[in-house]
Amino acid sequence: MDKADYEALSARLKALAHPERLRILDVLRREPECVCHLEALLGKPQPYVSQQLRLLREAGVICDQKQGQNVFYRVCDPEVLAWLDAFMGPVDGSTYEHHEIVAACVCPKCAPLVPPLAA
Amino acid sequence: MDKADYEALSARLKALAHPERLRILDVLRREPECVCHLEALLGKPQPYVSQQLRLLREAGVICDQKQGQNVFYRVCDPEVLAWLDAFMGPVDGSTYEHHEIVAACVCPKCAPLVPPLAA
DNA sequence: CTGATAAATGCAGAACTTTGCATATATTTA
DNA sequence: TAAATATATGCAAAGTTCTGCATTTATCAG
Repeated sequence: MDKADYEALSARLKALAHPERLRILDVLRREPECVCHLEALLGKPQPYVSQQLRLLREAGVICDQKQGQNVFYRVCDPEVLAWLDAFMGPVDGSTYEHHEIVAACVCPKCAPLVPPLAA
Repeated sequence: MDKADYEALSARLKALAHPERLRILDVLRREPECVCHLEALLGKPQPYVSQQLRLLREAGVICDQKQGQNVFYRVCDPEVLAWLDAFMGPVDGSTYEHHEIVAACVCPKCAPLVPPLAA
């Protein structure tokens, strides 16, 4: 490791070292989510959420993919995925708050979860 | 993980997310060192080094142990030790710069390395 | 084309970190 | 006790990050 390596590493760690960003990553490491879900999850205004996402995107930690009206984000750095497991434990396939969060959402991902209107 | 967990995690990551502190930890994860060695290693003034050490100490990442005139620091959080391996790879027992650094040092650790004066 | 919705961007003030420097403390040696 | 050495602390200026808010862009549905 030379000076540049320590700097690159510290830059990536700085991107992670923030409570709301860790919370975002804890969701994104399970499955991709659109901004509207993260907004609901954090209970913060949309520009705030987009800003944290931008920072993570510019640090190369997450990637975005547009899908219709929505933008889906995922953790795209496999090394960071491994770090997140080390920080927070491996993902448990069990009780995931996702379904609560998105009950009211109509983005392509949620639509199938919402029961048909008057069935 | 609740809000407080994300905050505690981010506080510890903030302590690590700094190039000189990572460099210090990369040395300390191998073996304990006194401040004078770290000063020689970084080539930074002593108060600067002590300040980074204080920050790491207050974050609970390293511990100090006084030994005569010197203070030896080591990584005392086993979880952080594992993180450091994940960030920088496991320690290789091979060429370690320790011996170069301390050639001119007379602290208890180094004294045995220095050849007797006019043998 | 218009209006609605999803997301991104820009900016400014507050808060926090970083770093350099002067000084303090504590231990040892003479 | 005095001088020397190792380390810690306090403080202030410069730099960076954080957050809230106003605005912009892009896409989709009518």
